[in-house]
Amino acid sequence: MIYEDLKSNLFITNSGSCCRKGENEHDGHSAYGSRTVREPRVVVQTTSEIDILDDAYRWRKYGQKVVKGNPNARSYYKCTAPGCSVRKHVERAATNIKSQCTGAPIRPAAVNGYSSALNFTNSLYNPRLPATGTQESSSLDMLQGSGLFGYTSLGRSMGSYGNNTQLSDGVYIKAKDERKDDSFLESFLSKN
DNA sequence: CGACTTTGACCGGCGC
DNA sequence: GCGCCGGTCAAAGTCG
Repeated sequence: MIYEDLKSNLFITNSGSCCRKGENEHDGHSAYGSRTVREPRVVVQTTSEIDILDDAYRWRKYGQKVVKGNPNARSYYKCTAPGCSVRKHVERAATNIKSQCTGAPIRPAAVNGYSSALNFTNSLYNPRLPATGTQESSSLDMLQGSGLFGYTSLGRSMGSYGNNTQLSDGVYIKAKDERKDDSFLESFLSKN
């Protein structure tokens, strides 16, 4: 059961990762020399077997990298939905080498910019956007029904952001300790 | 043929 | 200044 796997093995990190300071690189598209982007983005760490679950968005893989501390490659995805510039990183938890793929349903609308991030708890699994075709949107219902992430408490959990705040059933919200994320998280907290 | 994945190269940031 | 590292680009390949 995929959903059981998710329930027990899924990690989500909300991270504005790396680099770019100041300039607003909307859509992250840029010429050489300014590739790194600092935007709120989703980082998913999981041990489950499916890399991209149905989240009603289409994700295009634009890179893969082996990072230190994790023998498993991290994959980089962009949302390909119209007007959606969200990116997410998906990595297998280092503790589960056997899984070839990882997965987590992330809703770009929920993280598409800081202001939108404030809606994180509300929109993360709510909207039924046009399905991505072959994938089964029913998974969303199941995830919602299972209360997988305990969204009502997500804001608080992120606000408290001890790294690896455990919500329930092995679900973690990790905040990468990056200085500028603090403001993000704090603003997140203050509005929740 | 369009959308997607793979993969090597490139870049900026950071620590030493 | 240099090297390492993470993140991204883009060409080539794959698939439906």
